[in-house]
Amino acid sequence: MVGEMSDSKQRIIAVATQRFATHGYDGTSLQGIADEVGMRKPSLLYHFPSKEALREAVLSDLIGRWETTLPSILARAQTGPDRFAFLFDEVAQFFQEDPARAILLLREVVDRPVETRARLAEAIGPWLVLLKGAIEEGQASGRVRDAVDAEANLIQYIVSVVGAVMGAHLGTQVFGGGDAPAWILRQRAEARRMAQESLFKPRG
Amino acid sequence: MVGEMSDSKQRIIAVATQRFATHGYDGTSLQGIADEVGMRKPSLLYHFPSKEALREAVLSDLIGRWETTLPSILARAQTGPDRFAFLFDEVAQFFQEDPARAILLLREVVDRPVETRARLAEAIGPWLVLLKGAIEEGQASGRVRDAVDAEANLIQYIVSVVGAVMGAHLGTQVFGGGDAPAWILRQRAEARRMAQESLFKPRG
DNA sequence: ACGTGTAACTACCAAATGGTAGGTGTTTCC
DNA sequence: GGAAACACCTACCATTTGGTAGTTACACGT
Repeated sequence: MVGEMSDSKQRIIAVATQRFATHGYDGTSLQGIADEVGMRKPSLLYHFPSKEALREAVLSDLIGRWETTLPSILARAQTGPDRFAFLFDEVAQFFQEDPARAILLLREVVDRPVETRARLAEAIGPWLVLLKGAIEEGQASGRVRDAVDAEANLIQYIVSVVGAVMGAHLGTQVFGGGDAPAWILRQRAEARRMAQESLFKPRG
Repeated sequence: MVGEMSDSKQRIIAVATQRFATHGYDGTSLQGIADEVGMRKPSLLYHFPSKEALREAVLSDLIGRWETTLPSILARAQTGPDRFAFLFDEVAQFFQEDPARAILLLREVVDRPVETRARLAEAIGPWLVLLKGAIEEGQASGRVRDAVDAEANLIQYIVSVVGAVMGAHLGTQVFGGGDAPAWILRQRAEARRMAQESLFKPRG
C-alpha cells in the first residue's frame, strides 16, 4: 500500500485524498485533480484506469497508513503508566496530523456504508476485539465500571476521535475563543477525560 | 419553514432530504428527485429556481423542525428528576426518528463548513450558551466536576448524538449481534452513560 | 365569457464529466 | 541499434447535468 509506487501515482493519491476529503467523491472531477497534479486527464487515467479505481487506491492508502501506524502504537502502549491516555492520544494524533483522514473516512462511511464498513471492520476489527478483551478483563478485576457496554463504548471512542475534528470547527463558530487547531486540542482533551472518567471506577 | 407550503413543494423537499442524505448534494440529480416525486425536471425547477435553492430549502426545513422541537424539549426539561438524561434522550430522539437528519447535517458541515457553521451557530448557539450556564452553575454548586470543560463538553455531546447513527452501522459490522436500529439504542445508552458519569461528581 | 395565475408539460441547450483511441518522446534492456 | 515498456500527450466521444423557452390545462374571480 505505502510501498513501491511511482512518484506520479503517489502525487495523484495525495491530491485526490485532499480533494475527496474537502469536496467529496462526486464533487471532485478528474480534471481538477489532473490540473493540480500538473498533467492531463488521460495521463491520470493511465495510472488509474477509472475514477472508481482511484477512490479504491486512496482508501487503500489511508487504511495502509493506519495499519502500519497501529502496531507501533499498540506496542508502545503495552507498558508504562497511563496506558489508556496514551492509546487515546496516539490514535487521535493519527487523525489530527492530517484532518483529511478523518473527513475522508467519515465520507466513505456515509457515501458507501455497506462496502466501507466491511473494509473498516477488517482494518480495525481485530484491534477492537483486543480492546474489548482488555475492558472485560478490567471489569473482572474491578478497575472498570460494570455498567460499561464494552462494544458500544469502543465505537463511541472512534466517533469521538473522528468527530473531534468536526466538533472543533463547530466550537470556533459557536463559542469563539481560539482557532480550529486549538479547539481540536480542547475537544480531544475533553473527549479523553470523558472516556477515562466514564470507564474506570473512582479510585477509593 | 414548516408553515404554508404547497403539497408538491413539501414532497419535493421530503424526497430531496432523503436523497441528499444518502447520496450527497453532488451525488443527487434533479432528474432523480423529479422521477421519484413523479414529475418532470422543469416542473421541479418551477418550484425551486435552482438546485442550490432546493438545498437551501431542505436545510431550512431541517433547521425549522429543530427550532420547533427544541423549545418543547427545553420546557419539559425544566422540571422533574433526571433532567440530564431526559434532555439527552430527547435530542437523540430527534435524530433517531429520522436518521437522514443526522447524516444530512453531517454532510452539510463537511461539504460547506463555513456557511453551514454560521447557520448552525445561529440555530443551536443560544441553546448551547444556556446549557453552558447550567454546567457552570453545577460546578459552582459542587454537583459537577471541576475538570469539565463546559464548552468542549457540549460540543462533544452533539458529536456523540449525531455520530451514534454512524457508529451503530459500524457496530453491526465489527461485532455483529443485532441490527442497526438496535445498535443505535445501545450507542445512545452508552453515550448517555459516558456523558453522565463524566459530568457529575460521584454521589457520596 | 374572459383574462389571470398556477402548475404542469415538451423540446432544447451549453457545459462538464468519465472515458477511449491513438500518437509521441524517452528510457531501458538485449 | 532496435524494440519494448513507460509516461505522457492531443483529439474526440457519449452521456448526464443544471437550466431555459415556450406551450398547454385548469381553476377562479370579475
